[in-house]
Amino acid sequence: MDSGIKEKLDEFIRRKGLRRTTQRERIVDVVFSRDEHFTAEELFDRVRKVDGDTSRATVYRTLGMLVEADLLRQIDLGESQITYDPNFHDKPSHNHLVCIDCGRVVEFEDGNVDIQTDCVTRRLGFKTVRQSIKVEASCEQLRLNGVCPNLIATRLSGKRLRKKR
Amino acid sequence: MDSGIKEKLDEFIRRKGLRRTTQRERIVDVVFSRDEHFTAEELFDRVRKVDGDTSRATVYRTLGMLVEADLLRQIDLGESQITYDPNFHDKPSHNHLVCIDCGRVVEFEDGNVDIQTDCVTRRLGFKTVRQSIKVEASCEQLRLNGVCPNLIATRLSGKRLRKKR
DNA sequence: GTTATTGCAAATGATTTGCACAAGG
DNA sequence: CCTTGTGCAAATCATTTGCAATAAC
Repeated sequence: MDSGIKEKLDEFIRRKGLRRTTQRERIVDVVFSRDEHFTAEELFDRVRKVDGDTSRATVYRTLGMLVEADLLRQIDLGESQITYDPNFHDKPSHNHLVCIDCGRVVEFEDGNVDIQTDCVTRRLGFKTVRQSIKVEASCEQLRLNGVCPNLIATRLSGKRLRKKR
Repeated sequence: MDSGIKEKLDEFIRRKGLRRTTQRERIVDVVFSRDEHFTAEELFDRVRKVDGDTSRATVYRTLGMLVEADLLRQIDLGESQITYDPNFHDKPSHNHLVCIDCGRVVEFEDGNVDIQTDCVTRRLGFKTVRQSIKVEASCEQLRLNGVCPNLIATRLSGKRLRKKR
């Protein structure tokens, strides 16, 4: 885990007068032990493997805390459960491409997209605070060769797959 | 209501072997009588004003049908209820800006943004099927003059406001 | 010692579903 | 008629909450 995360969290906890508990430490460790997206229930399962006692409620509450601290972001993948993305601390302005063939989620960063949307925003009289782009796309290799290579995807960070809403 | 909508719906109903019912007609009329975003429950209320009998279940089921027919799109405004946008038939590739000061939703279309994200998508080996951009932004007029003018917003189409998730 | 935090179970709230009856084609 | 659609109420499912017990600081 990036040490900057622990620092940012400690500062948040101090500033808000919160407490460092073993449950929170454990949940935070699990959350940032991988760069994959996850749902609350998936996280609960992972946490339970480390420690059989932590409750579902505490997992949900800790997720809320991490979102408030801006260490975790909720993203919309069109599913009924909320998806959490732990990679915004490392890549503060990345976006998501969802492959409609295999469901894979690819993260991408692009300064030009950022600039272009910011221009539109300014023209409308606003100041960008945050943006999220979801691109739903089909795999060209699959269409041409009948095989979904996942070549690019494995080189990049996002790699989730789940049922649609 | 744009007559193209009725046509597209009729063709969908024919193709799928569905039936034209009075409830569906009524719901569709209400859905496309305005260009505002809405939730299932809001639609249910509006439909009930026209006709006291139509059930909540039928409203939900008809919404599903309209989404499948691509006459209506679900959009993510970060709320617990699904928001529906009836304007994609007229503006097939528009996006949304949410004012964090007043919650107003402004729709915008921008060819350059579309081109730029499509470039990124191609570079990753995919073919864009659909994209959705949500820009959360603050009102500059409010910051500078202490007044949120809503000047631009009223000239444009999106105009919703609701509690956050 | 205070006050925040936890676990449990119950509550919530949006959406979906099973089923018997109604109504399109 | 035959099958799809409807209304109702119950079911589902993710998430939130009240509360008594527990643990930080």
